[in-house]
Amino acid sequence: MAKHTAAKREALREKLISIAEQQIQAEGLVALRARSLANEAGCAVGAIYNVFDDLTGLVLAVNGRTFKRMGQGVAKIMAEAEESTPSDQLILIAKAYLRFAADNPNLWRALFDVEMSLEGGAPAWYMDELGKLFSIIATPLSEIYPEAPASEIDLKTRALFSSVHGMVLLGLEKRISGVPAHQIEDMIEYLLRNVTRP
Amino acid sequence: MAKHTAAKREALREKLISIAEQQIQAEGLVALRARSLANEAGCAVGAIYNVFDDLTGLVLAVNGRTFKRMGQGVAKIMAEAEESTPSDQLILIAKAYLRFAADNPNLWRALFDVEMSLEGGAPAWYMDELGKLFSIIATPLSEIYPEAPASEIDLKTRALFSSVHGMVLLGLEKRISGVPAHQIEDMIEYLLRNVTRP
DNA sequence: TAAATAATTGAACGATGTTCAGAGGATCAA
DNA sequence: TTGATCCTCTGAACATCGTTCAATTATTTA
Repeated sequence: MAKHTAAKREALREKLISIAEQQIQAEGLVALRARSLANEAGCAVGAIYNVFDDLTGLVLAVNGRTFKRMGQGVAKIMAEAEESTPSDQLILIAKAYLRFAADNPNLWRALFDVEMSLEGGAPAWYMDELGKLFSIIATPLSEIYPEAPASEIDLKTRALFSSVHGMVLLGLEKRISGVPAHQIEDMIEYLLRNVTRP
Repeated sequence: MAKHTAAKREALREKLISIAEQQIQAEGLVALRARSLANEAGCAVGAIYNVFDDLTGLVLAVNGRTFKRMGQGVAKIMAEAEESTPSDQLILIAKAYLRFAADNPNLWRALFDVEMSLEGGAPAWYMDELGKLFSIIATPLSEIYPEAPASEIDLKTRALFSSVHGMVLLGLEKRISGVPAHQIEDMIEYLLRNVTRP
């Protein structure tokens, strides 16, 4: 059994990710504490740093799971909406994004709130996941603008994603301009319906 | 001179706000430190808490200045654009918002990043300033939709503001999907031109 | 089994925001 | 002016934070 340590290492890693995930979901990213993590995981604080570079690394691992779940949710919606018009598809994607954010507010916020101050910027798989999301949006957009070059589709994709993100972000933000979820849906519907209108 | 202490108090208050403003502008909200603040202001750390409840209170004061400057910038643009079409007005407002955010990235981010965890939510003047911004947007929107009830104008206003905010936010975010400023302008133009098209 | 390698521990370190008893200055009635 | 009263200022102290690291314990390898 030459892999005992590696297996234990992986087990601790997964355990820490799950605990951190629960904690972020329940109390938000700012409530994540190294000591309470170690406590719940049944290890010493130092053990965390044998598995992750720092707490940011742990949060990034949690975000990886979150991204995956979100991608699945959006992809599922798209699979069900193959027959819809491109415009309706865009609206369904956006509403799926809203639903995920509304159902997992703290985990969703952690996707964007994590400190990635290191010179490298976001890790590669971060950009990959974002790229997947973008390409899901780009597909119906290409149908709406069949003659547009790729660069233009890319610009419109970014515009629409960022817009929906903004509506979800501020719409869910209770302290600033929070509104009921159905109103956010109406806002999404209004915006996308009119932008993509022929 | 019965007002000596009150004047000194006010002077320290303004001094701290200015230093904090510089610090946030230069290094970002996260770089704000009580001890370095006291050092630069020539007072003890404790003196800060005689003038502000906590550092969040100080940041809110800085944000007050930022909000005012931003409002002036947007209002000025609107004054120059009285003859433009409502659609052009909306685009000009959005571009003014983008310009301010691009010129003052750290101060602009502080408007939204400040922790307002207290039960009360955002202070009243916060909502007031946001309301002013909203009403500037609502004016051309009411021209575009002359028959729409106020509630619908309000919803569209929120939708457009949030959308532009999202494009500016993610567009300026170097680490995630940062793009050149002129591309953000193109995104704004695309979105608003098409949404408001008759 | 012995040596080498790796993981685990938890006290210690250097920051952080915030507090508070004591010191000092301002204010005002007498 | 003087004394009493208030308020402010000071900076060491406190609680907490993420992170480190020498020492200990466990595992792997020869």
